[in-house]
Amino acid sequence: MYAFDVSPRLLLRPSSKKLARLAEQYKALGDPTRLGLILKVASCSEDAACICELTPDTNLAQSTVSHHMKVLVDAGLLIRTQRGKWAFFALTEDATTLLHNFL
Amino acid sequence: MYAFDVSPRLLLRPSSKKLARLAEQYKALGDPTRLGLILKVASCSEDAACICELTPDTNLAQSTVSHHMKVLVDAGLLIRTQRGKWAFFALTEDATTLLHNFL
DNA sequence: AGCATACATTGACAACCATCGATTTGAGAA
DNA sequence: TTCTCAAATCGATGGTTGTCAATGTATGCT
Repeated sequence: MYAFDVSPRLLLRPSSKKLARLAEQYKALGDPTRLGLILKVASCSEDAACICELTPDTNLAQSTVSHHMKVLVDAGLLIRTQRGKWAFFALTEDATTLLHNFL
Repeated sequence: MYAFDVSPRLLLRPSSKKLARLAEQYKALGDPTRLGLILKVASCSEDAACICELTPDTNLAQSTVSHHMKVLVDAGLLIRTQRGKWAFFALTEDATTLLHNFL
C-alpha cells in the first residue's frame, strides 16, 4: 500500500540490534529539552556548538544540560570535542539522517 | 557549517508547541516494541494492519500491545480504524515523514 | 603552586513508564 | 437476548528518567 518497500532495505527484524539502536536514538530525541539542544547545535553557524552557549536558554542546571548532552552523545547523535576548557558538540551522520526532514 | 539552514524552515523555537509535539513523536518511536510495531505496520502489504497480527510476535500481553498502539495513535503516527471486531492501523503522514529514511 | 573557570559525575528524589492480570466495552453470531 | 471473541481500560508494581545541589576533574591563568 505504501509507496516504499520496507523489509528489503530495513534489516530491522524484531529483537535486532539495529532496531534497539534506532529506538535509542529516537528516545534521545524524544525529550523537548534534548530536541531543542540538538536543533540548536544543528543551527549553529560554526562547525560545532559550545555547551556554554546552549545552557543559558534552557533555564536548567548546568549538570542537567551536561547530562542531556551525554545522552545525545551516547546515542550516537552528537560528537564531543574538547577545546581548552570548553566542550563543543557537532551532529553525527546519524543525526543529520534522522533530522533531515526538519533541516 | 552544515549544508542546510535550520532556523528559517523549522520554526522550532524553544518552548514552542511544535517542538513539544515533535518530541512526543520521537518519544513514541523511542521504544523498541513500538518501533517494531510501527515498522510492521509500514511493511504490511495491505492498506492497514490488524493488531491481532501484530501482537503474537511481540511476546507481550494483549493489554500491553494495545497500550503501545494507543501511544502511537496519540502521537499522531498511526490512525485507527474499526473493522467489525478488529482494529486496523495505518501510518499517518507524520509517520511516513519521520520514518522516511528507513523505508 | 594556587586559583578560577568549564564541565562531568555523584547521590537523591519525585514523576513517569512498560508491563502484567483482571475487568470492561463493543461487535458479530447463535 | 445470550454467548463469544477482539480489543480497550483499570490498578498495581518495579524499573527508568529528568532534575537538582554538591562534589570532582581538568584546563588555563597569575
